[in-house]
Amino acid sequence: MSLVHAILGFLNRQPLTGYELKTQCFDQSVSYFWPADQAQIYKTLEKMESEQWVESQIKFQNDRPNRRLYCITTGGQNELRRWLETRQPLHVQREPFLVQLYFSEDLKNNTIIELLEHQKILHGKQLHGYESIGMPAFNLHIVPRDVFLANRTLNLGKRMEKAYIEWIEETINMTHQLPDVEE
Amino acid sequence: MSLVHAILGFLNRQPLTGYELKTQCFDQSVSYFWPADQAQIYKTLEKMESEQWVESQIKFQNDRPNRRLYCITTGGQNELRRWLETRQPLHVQREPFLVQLYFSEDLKNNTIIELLEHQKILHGKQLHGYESIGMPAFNLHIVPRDVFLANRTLNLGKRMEKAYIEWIEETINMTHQLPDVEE
DNA sequence: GAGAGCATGTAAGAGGTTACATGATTCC
DNA sequence: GGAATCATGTAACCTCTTACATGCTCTC
Repeated sequence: MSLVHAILGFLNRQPLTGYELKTQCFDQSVSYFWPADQAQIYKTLEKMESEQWVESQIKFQNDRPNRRLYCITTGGQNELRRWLETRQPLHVQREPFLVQLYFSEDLKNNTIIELLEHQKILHGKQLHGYESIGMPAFNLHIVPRDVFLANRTLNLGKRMEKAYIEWIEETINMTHQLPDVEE
Repeated sequence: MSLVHAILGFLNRQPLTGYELKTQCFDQSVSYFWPADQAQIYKTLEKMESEQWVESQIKFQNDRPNRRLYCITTGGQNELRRWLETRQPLHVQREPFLVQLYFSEDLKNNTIIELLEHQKILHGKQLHGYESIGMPAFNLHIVPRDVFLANRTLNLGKRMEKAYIEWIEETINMTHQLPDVEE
């Protein structure tokens, strides 16, 4: 399960609380290929502690709620390493918009085009979001490994969005040429 | 929920049993953007019947198990139409391989490359599977709408796989040039 | 005074996966 | 004799989402 291993990956860099994992780790970096819900992070941390991959201690605070700080254990590091070296099978992807399009034969061309235009806007926003993440150009021979890898994951996100948008545009053009349904 | 609407889409063309939906509809056409599990199809059909979107009757057979044939109702047709005309939000996509890559900074270059090569094989097979689905060239002005739409969904699948594979190749090349971790 | 930030947690439910059970027939 | 096909269904389980609850502090 990737959530477990993403958490292990973050905790392998430094001890963190559930709150920090949510707001500073997941939401800021991996959310576009592995979004994580707050409730699930807390639940998963509990499960991971029972498996002894992490340990937690409470940091008391007077003016704010106490924090429960999680550290990775050696067991957790071994598990992370094992998983990182394991070949991943293809992940099942689902795309509701394609379900919609596939069954849209009775919709009018303009309705189909309007739905395609809407998807184009959404994917455009997504792409724009990726492009606004400042990733400076780097020299391959001196770039830190983690920066390189973060850059590569973001690059895939951008490519997929661009390919999707191109496909939408092509599909819109083709739909314009399609004989319409009768009223 | 797209499974419900995919089933409505199929039943809108003709009455079908759960078994036929699984083996002749989902597995043969939409599985690459909406795979459906047998157990879930049966569960969902039950739920859809309680919502009165479909009706079922049992067809008795002597030599084989009886069949429960489902028909779409007018309520089901209205729901399908409503959904088909509704703008879909972006669907959350998760990609375990990117989680893996993102945290692979301590792996040796060769290990990372080996994992990338494996993904390339998997995506190559996927692409090959799409390409082996015979979709003849068609004339936009006379093509049946359902054929056009099926063709377009498949086209997106191919594009995404091609873009993914290109990204893998580029990433492999770059990783070759990356200074390695120390042993 | 309202709302945002800090921080953890619970509860309920939706959706999907895996595995198993039945039992006749057909094919190798 | 063993496996595949036909056909439906149940049960347990996993993952993820949504909504809610607490209560203090700081800022506008």
